[in-house]
Amino acid sequence: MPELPEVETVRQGLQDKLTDRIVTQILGEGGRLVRHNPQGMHDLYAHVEGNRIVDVQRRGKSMWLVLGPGDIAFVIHLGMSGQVRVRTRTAAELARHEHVRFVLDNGKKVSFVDQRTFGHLTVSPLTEDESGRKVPEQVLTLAPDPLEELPLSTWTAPLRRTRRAVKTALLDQKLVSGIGNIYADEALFAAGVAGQRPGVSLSEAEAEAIVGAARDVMIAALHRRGTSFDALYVDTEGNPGSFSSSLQVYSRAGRACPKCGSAIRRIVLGGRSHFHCPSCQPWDQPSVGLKD
DNA sequence: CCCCTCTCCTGATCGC
DNA sequence: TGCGATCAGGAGAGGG
Repeated sequence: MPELPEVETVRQGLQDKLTDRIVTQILGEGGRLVRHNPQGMHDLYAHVEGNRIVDVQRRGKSMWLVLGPGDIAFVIHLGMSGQVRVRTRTAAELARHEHVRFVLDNGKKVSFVDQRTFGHLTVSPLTEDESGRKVPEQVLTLAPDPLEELPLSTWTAPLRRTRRAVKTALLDQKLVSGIGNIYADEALFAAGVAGQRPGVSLSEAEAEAIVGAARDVMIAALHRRGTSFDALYVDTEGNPGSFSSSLQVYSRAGRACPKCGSAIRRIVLGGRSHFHCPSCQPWDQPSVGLKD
């Protein structure tokens, strides 16, 4: 599933293949992928067609093409199953689940493919965030991601302020961006912290361990070009990532914990699967009736 | 403001 | 073999 390492893998492919190219033609109606544009596909045609791609940037799980002369961004969010494929040979007709295609001035085609259509494509003006970085307006709601070079307190402070389970808080893109269900569980396991712990119960050292572990595991996953469980996540050339074989707990219920050998357990937390080692990530469940 | 639940969508998988 | 039910999950909407 596309979380930060998978999105960054795609971003690097796009930066390599799209920078300095001009979008000469757009094919397709966009379907649900363009639902957030006030004027639907019209926005895309007006702002993208005929324009040069100056750069490709990312924050968290959102990435964007900076369009010349530099004040408009084409934002890409892959959702659950989005893919961006860059190819030379394509059929005239859009493939199944291919919703939009850009034709570039060098003849290459950029396909936006999304089976479940949880992703979206949006045109958004670039504006300055708190730190002075130019980001699309819609990205202003995202917290920085752990690969940005900022003080750890950028992420530990909000995590330690919420009463929600830290696992759930890690998935909140307004607190820390880029982390999804896989890397949240992997980071909590690496840090040895139970996901059920309320954010406010964490010490600064524990919160720093979690954020540091999230950064480490996402960098390791990036080196392996991401995690692919099925054909839903592939890079711009259609190749899967290989990090799934390095996962320690995610999707491994019943298997042995790599640290202690206990059986890994799956519970539901905040409506999502949470995989963890009950002995390496101990949690004293509060007695009923004693909260507050 | 905070936090929880529901919802969107498709395809894989499971039980009968 | 087939069919319906269930599950997966990013993120916004709506409600308490």
